[in-house]
Amino acid sequence: MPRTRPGETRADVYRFVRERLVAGRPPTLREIQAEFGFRAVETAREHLTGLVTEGKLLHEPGRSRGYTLPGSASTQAMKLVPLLGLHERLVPLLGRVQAGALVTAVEELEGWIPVQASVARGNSEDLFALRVRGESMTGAGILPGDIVVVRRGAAAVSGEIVVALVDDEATVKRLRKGGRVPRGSVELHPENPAFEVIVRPARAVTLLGKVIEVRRYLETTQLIKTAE
Amino acid sequence: MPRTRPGETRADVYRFVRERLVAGRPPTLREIQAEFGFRAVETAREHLTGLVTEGKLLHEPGRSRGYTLPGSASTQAMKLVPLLGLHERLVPLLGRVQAGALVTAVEELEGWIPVQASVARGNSEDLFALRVRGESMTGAGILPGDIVVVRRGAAAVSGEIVVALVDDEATVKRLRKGGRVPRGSVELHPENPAFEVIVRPARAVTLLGKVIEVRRYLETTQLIKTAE
DNA sequence: TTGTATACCAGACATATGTCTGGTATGGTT
DNA sequence: AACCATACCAGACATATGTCTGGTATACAA
Repeated sequence: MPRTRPGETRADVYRFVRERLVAGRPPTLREIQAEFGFRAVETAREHLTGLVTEGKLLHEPGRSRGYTLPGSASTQAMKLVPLLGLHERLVPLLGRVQAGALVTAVEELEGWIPVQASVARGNSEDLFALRVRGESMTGAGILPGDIVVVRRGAAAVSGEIVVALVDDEATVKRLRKGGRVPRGSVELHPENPAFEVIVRPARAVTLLGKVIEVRRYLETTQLIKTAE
Repeated sequence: MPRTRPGETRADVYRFVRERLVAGRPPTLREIQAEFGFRAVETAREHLTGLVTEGKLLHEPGRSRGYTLPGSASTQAMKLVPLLGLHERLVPLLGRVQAGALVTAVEELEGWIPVQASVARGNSEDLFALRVRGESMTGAGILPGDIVVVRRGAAAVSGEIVVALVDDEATVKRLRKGGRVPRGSVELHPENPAFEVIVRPARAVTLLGKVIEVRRYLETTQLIKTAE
């Protein structure tokens, strides 16, 4: 009978396998065997099948390293939203936003910013980040160098802070429309008396999205470079 | 010669492999072959070896699914905190900071904030987050409701923004010491003309740490409750 | 005591998977 | 034209890896 108590080793095996899976390197049966000093591969396999019946793992028979975490991206061939943490999504930090072709501007990728998953709810492909230039929004606590996370194409309400494309240039401003603003035009208000309100016909302004998060790093940090 | 241009297919292969690796499910050569419709396994392998020589992938010869991303956790048997992503650490958001006993104040836990791992370099246990109250730092772009991430006990240099304990109350201010400031005392400067500079003997002020990140959520977000 | 489920062991086996040898076709360069 | 590097193809091969059969020992329950 068991040299160890029922379930004891199993829990350790589970921890080990999960750790490896999260780290992106699924273990083989023989790796598990070696890790725990089993003299037989079968022991490792029995633990895994046990974990499968407990619902803690999924199994794709016959495939190498075929045990995965249920519900994780590895289960399905989910193309998007690769398994990062449970709590994070990466959104691209775009260095420069060009006229119209925001999609193609991805080539100007500076890096990736981790955003809380609950913030990125829904389609995280609709998010991107921008580094703020200029001091036009200091009154709203948005300083040069800050990073704003933007939900693309979000229906912006008057009074919200948006990223807008005006004269082929992306700018962060507070949107005003409707109300006192003449029909058919929009106003983009800076939060700094040294700057002037931009008034344009609505169709001369492309709203790229609205700012949902502002972030500032006071120490130099390393950008995340890879992680499509 | 190539049916496609040099490097074209290769870039796609790289994207695919990286996607799979990040998703925690390393592909086999034959899976890559199938994905791209290669008639020969060798084609897939050549692309991968090419990517290895380009430094974009690492390879462990002989092992199944033995291609990994350089520098990622999967390379080493890094003991990552399970269920966290490669890029994030969770730091506690403390609701209230009490005199002296910051450690015990963890009971006042509001939730957890994901912080970029490179920011939390070193011991991430030295980090905590606070929600800012009051408008004393609006000039530095820190508004009420903002969340500041603090490195505890960090040696703060004059001019940096710190969290200090004064009269049993935690406050966020810009630190001034040395220079014109009399020896043995420190000044805590607000960044708002409506507030006054706090001047105290150095030993009446406990520096809890320095602010390394400022964050603001413009939409309501759900706090992370458990940090597993 | 008897039985049963669990943990472990030993070895064989089939298939999944990486690796090798050798060859063809085409864009670009000299 | 001759040459070269790249992309691709075909098939064989060796190893890595999951699976199966059969067996032993111990805790726990009936």
